[in-house]
Amino acid sequence: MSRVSAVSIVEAIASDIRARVFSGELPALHALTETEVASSYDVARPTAKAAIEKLVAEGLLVRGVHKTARVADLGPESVRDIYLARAYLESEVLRRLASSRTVPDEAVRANNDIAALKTGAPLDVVEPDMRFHTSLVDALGNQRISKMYLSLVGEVRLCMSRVQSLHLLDTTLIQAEHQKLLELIAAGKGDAAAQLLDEHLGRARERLVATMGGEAGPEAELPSKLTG
Amino acid sequence: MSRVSAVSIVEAIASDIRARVFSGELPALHALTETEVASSYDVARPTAKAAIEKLVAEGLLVRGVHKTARVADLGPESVRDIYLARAYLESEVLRRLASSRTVPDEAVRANNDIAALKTGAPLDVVEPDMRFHTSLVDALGNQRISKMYLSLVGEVRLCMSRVQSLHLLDTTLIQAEHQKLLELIAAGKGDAAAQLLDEHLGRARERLVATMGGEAGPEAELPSKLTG
DNA sequence: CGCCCTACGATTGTCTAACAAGTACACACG
DNA sequence: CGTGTGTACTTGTTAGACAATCGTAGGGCG
Repeated sequence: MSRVSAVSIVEAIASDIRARVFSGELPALHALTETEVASSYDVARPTAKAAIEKLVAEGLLVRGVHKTARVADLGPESVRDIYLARAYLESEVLRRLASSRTVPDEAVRANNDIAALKTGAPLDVVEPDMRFHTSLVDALGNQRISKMYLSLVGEVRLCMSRVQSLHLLDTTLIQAEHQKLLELIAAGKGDAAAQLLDEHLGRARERLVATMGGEAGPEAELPSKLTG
Repeated sequence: MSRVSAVSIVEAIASDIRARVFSGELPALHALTETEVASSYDVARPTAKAAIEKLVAEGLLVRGVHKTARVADLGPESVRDIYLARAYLESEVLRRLASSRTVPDEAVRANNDIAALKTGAPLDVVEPDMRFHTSLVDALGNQRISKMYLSLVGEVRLCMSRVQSLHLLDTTLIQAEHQKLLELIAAGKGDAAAQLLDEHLGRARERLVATMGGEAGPEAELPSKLTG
């Protein structure tokens, strides 16, 4: 029994479950019974039901009619869908930022944080990496686009929680490509930035797919040239 | 008392309310009390509550804690946010379609339906217009992008329900621009298509803003040249 | 011995009833 | 006239209950 209470009991429970899913405590396909959730948080069943339905709406949990809610199991095809959606959104974001030569401070800061990482823990790069990409999207100043991207980020984090030993890409490479992206934006080269982003996300996508048991596409390979 | 029952009572009620909002039967800021909804559909209050919360999650209704849910009131700034979001999404969609020279059949059909419209009712153009744009997005084959665009379409329809006498743009102009967009896609000219779309949506956006009492931006003006 | 059908347990969908808590508005008081 | 209080309305949450449905295990039949 965990006593939580912030603004709304439902919201608090949903938050807690969300955190437990992201941390990997609740693995994919783990069943979440309404009664079970209700008793573990010491609330009534309708309250637990509301929290579960909120998470289902977010896409973190899945459930059919009359069936127990389960932690979403994102297969390789979902990973591709998510990363392609990211690419679609961010490509256009980069073009717009480039046309106004807007380089968000927060993005620079996030990438510096990646550069400062010397720890071997590969999981530590996820947070500043997400912050880098999110800050670019947020720089557009469009509420709805930011919200959409946020939901994608949630699903990406869900994917990440599945692959524990992710040593997919070298931190140095990530940081270098981010840097290059910012330079292209500053130079007003939107097309080039969009293309580099496609490679950047495509590589991460196919490597992630490969570690999840899917078949990696050709984008998984490192680029032959990486002119900084 | 309206008896409805399809797959789920909650879903059925939510659908009905959604339709009533879109039709304009429920105007902006109209209050929807849980008890009121419950009695009018002859269901229990928790059921009505669930339906209302579903619509709140969709953005059709808004409500604060302990306050009655109301039909969302989209002001000029929201309209700009929505239409800019559309432009961000669709610009990139056009580029991708152009790079593979993919012209969706459904888009062609939808635009033909617009051309066939000779009725004076300006509201009839909304449905095929939405279908045109939606079919372009769906042609990408990305579940998440399609879902995001769907929620934007819902908000656009909500805006439309507010302006009854919308005679914002000439049907012929809309149809001609759509035609030009398809031609640019077929020619692989993604940049040009994206730019034309920006003008197309920008004009609709600022005219809509103007009719809602906001101050129209310069995009409201007709283009000086429209080479078909 | 294997397959299909049935029956049971578990779980969700929905309802009734009720109390607590918060908001908003009106009225009275200073 | 401004402020404070109180009351009515609404929402948040709980409890218990029943029907509908799904999954599974077991028994009957070929």
